[in-house]
Amino acid sequence: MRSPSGREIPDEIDPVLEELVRGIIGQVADKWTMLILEVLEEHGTLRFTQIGKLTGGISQKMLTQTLRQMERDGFVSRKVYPVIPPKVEYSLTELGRSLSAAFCTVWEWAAARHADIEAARKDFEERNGKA
Amino acid sequence: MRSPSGREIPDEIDPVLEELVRGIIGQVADKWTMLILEVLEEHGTLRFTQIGKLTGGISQKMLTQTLRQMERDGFVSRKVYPVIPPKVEYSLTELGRSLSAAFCTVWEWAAARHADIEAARKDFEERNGKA
DNA sequence: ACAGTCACTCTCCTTTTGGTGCGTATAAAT
DNA sequence: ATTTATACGCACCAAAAGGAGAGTGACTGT
Repeated sequence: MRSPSGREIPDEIDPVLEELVRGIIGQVADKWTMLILEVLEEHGTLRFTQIGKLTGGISQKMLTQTLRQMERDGFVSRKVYPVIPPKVEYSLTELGRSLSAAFCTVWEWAAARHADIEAARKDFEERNGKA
Repeated sequence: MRSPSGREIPDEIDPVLEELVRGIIGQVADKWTMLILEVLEEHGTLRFTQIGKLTGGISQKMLTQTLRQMERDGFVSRKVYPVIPPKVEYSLTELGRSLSAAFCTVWEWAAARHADIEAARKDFEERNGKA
């Protein structure tokens, strides 16, 4: 992922790592994962239904699924209180917070360049939508 | 996307931009988009079938679709030579290259932290796979 | 005359994704 | 006694994603 000449980088990028990275990026890019990451960053510790409300429009199924995945990868920690009715608290781990920070770059890039993208889209539409 | 207290950020993150960013991240995170981005970064200008070979395992349908999308957003430029058999060259635009650069942060993060993630997964498996 | 090349497009078909709604346990509140 | 609240799990179903493979158009080399 460097220059067009492709000489200075060994090019042997360990396929296992590559696979993992792709998986992680794909997962984070997921609509719900990213939203939950944001919500937890902003609010700190939250319970299941609170996250659901704050992300807005997520089904319980997806909420459970996404949180489980994030827990599995060590991005969130899950604390269960043995009370009734059940109480479960979720919060970001240090790893989760660092992940969120890493993606800030992308957000910044997008904020800086979104005008260019929109312009490109209009352009494309004009050249291909009508011709 | 900052601190848990959520006070220092206006929190009014323009939903339109948010939507766009999500779309872009989602798209880039896409398996094929990311691969093609890498391939074009490494090799510079390439033709359709060359990209197909270098990405490995992509169907023509997906290749066309992904390239079109990237062209639409202004990440790649498409140059058609009116010859027969057809010849089409693809290369990254400046916007495309900057996008790739923005994602480098994420790659670096993943490279630095993937051990933690794998450890977390093993942990999770042990605690939940058997219990 | 005929096969080969290239950059596609189009039509199926299978797999994956994700939403809806229902069920559950149990204590506290009415 | 019945309702309410919470954090799920499960089964079912519709929609979307994506792969396989055939078709196309026009020239070039044999």
